Amino acid sequence: MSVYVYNTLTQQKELFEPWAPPQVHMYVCGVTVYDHCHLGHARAYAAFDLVRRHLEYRGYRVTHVQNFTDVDDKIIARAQELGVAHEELTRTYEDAYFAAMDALGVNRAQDYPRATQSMPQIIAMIVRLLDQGYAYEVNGSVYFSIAHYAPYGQLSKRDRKQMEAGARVEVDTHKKDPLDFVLWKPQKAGEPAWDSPWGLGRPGWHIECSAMATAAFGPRIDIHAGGQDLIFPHHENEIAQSEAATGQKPFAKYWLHNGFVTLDKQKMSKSLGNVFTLRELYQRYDPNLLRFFLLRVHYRHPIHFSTTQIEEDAAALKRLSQAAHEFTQPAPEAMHAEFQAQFDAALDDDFNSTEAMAVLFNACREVNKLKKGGPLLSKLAKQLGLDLPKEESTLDPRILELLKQRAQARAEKNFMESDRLRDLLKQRGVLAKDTPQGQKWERV
RNA sequence: GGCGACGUGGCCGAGUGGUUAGGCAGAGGUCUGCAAAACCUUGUACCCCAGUUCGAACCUGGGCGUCGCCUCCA
Repeated sequence: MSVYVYNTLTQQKELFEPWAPPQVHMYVCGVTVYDHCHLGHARAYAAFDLVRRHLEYRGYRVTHVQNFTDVDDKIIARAQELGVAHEELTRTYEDAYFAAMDALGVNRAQDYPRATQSMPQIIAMIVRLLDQGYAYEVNGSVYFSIAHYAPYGQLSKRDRKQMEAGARVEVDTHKKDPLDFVLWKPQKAGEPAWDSPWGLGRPGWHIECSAMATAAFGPRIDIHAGGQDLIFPHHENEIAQSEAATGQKPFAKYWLHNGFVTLDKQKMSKSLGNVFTLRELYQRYDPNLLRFFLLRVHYRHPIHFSTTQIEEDAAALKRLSQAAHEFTQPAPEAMHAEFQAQFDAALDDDFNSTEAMAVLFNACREVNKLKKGGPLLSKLAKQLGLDLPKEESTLDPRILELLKQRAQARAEKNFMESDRLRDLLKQRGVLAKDTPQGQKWERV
């Protein structure tokens, strides 16, 4: 009944105990809206969608807030390149984000704060950091001084000295320490800018999440989530800023990080150029199938993209769907309870969707044996946010006529004719199957 | 170099100190006019070397290999 979550901060699974149950405050780092989402984004948001679904299933009231980073170097560069206003560019990709994630079955967050709409909170936090001596200003830039924040490195388990030893040459000579990071950047010609006590400029990347998360939830949140690539420096910096500014810790009680999608063993990322956008993938694969593909692997482990794997998954998903719709009577109560309990236990254990799917397939075998229990399969799948789609009953009337003729031929034991019709149907994408319950069909 | 993750049967992929993961593919069988689907049976897996242990693929140490972060990145 208790949920255990792996916490990056402590590097172990912990009993999940939010600050004020049943309320759960969950902040998920969102996308920078300058391009279409790819499979890696889908992985992250499908994973944390499952986290949220399961916590809600367990009776928690989850408030999910997820930001859009809508001002940064890439956005500005892209907008200039395309000759459009940055607001127009970000709006386009926000819409694209929602379209892609809605299709994947990712539930929408309660709120999507944007950096450009959070300037007062961002500036207020920077002012606080300056007042308290955690930050310093140089020529319109404000930097966070990690020398003043002792626990720096707690999340990523980095030692400051080693980082400094390995640090690359810093071009920014205004910094007192190469590891200091920028809170506020002065405007360069042609860039969007906001007024601040340090002149026109815009916020650094890390500060926006700290400001928006604390604006939404106060100084201490329950869950903070994002990709493993955000552990350092982004989340490390968020912790430093937030705890320094609010004086309260921990900023987040549980830090959750998803693993990457890889392609040919390499991380799928824009900078490597080896990404598949969801837009492309949806033309070839049902988003529901892609969700299945993504949840097949535990969220913290890497998932290797391959089309052959997705096609194998399609076969597996079809098997579940067929059983779910073939045997519409409910499962015996004891069986239902048994599988449900195993399924829930799998998800309680750090959202182990892989294990949960194993339970689902075991249940499927039982359903096929007993010839009842289809609703159980649909119910468990739904808990993962998956549909077990039924073949559409809308068939071309001419195809229906052929099926009818074939059934007739079989009844008359005219097998030459029935086989001919089966071939004909196959050419038209319909597989005729003879079962003890009569002729059935499916699309191929 | 620092930190982190991983190395499981043909492929993918969970997990556990001694008992079946699961999926896909394969083989045999039941059913069927033949197929298909489904079901049953089947594979005796855990990178290498030491150590702890009555017992290790699972714990410890070492090695080899792969990947990620250390710069923007889900």
